[in-house]
Amino acid sequence: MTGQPGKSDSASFQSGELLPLSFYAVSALEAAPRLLGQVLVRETAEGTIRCRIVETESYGGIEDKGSHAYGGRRTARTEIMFGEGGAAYIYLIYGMYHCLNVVTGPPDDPQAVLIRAVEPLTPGDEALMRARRGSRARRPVDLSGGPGKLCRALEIDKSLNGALLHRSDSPLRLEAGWPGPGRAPAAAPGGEAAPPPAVIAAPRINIAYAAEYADLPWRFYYRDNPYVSVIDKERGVPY
DNA sequence: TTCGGGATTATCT
DNA sequence: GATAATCCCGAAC
Repeated sequence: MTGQPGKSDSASFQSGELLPLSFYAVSALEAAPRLLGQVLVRETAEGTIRCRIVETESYGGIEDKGSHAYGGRRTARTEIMFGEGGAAYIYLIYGMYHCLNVVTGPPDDPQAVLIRAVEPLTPGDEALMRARRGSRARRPVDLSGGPGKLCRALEIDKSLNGALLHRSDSPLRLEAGWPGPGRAPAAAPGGEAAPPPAVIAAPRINIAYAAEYADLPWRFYYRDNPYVSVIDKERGVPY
């Protein structure tokens, strides 16, 4: 473990396999950059949608003034964050949009990672997402670049709150991705895998109320990825 | 292309 | 009663 959580000693997993429960047994600050590149799987009536996570935000525990669990606030809404890592925490924001989070850490230590942007893996996945976004989804960022938008595209609402992301029978789960950009495994058999895209760390979005926690670089995204919601050219730094 | 304001309701004070 | 981990559309430049 180094001073830069998640940068070192991150385990690699077999592409396409479910991420094991142990993947979630770390702090949100460690998990947030590690979640980049992993694959979110959503089962809908129309079919299975797979998409790669390309932007995340860490909400780390009771001392983080940006977190719903700040000060240990344990309510019906935040209850799932107080459970074991591996569950989905989903809430309604501004009366009309849902946000998806991945709970991390041990029980009674409320931490979560907000999923802010995803990209479809295949044209088939994109078509299923586009069907829910309609004509609004002109550019990639309009399809699923933003926490509310990706929940719309993936038909995610509070009925999925508490879904266990490590279980194969869950309608919402997480599989190991593959390193490198693109929409297919980068390495040919016996070939060398492409290096993963560069990661940028930048301040989180729309949490001015979080005071001294508002400017911490706890948002992570792939540089140059067209699905990322906000490119921070001023404060974004290589991770 | 950028900017400003309205939408809409669960949640907490 | 006020607020919110946001999005969308129309107006203006």
